[in-house]
Amino acid sequence: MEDLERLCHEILRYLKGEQVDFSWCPVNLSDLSDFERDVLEHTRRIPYGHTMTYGELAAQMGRKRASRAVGSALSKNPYPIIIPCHRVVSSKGMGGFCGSKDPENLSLKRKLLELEGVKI
DNA sequence: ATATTAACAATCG
DNA sequence: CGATTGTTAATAT
Repeated sequence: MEDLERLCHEILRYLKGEQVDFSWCPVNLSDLSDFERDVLEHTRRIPYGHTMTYGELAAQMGRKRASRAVGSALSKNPYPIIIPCHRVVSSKGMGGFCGSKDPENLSLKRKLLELEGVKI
């Protein structure tokens, strides 16, 4: 419960454009499959302001061709922003965010990346 | 309980 | 564009 307060303040700092790191934040990934957990673990390690491709992340996990599976795993991310799934993009375009590639979600993803100073 | 299929936030040629 | 990929959830056997 102490963590929750800290988290709220960190989110505000993040929204102000400060370079915040959320890796300290405890999460519960027990509902997910092993693969999905693995994907999210790797996603957590992507540093602020950096970006990675679905394929690159797959490769980094030793599953070179599982880019698509990485996408579906990310779509189940229970902690958007805390686990920075917005830093994983498509090799061509934008990919998706928060479970879909709905334009609303994509524009939010774009805003977050822009916040972090990523060139689009 | 296992086998098959469809659906995906993708990628490559 | 089409073929193909890994994983999961739904459906069928």
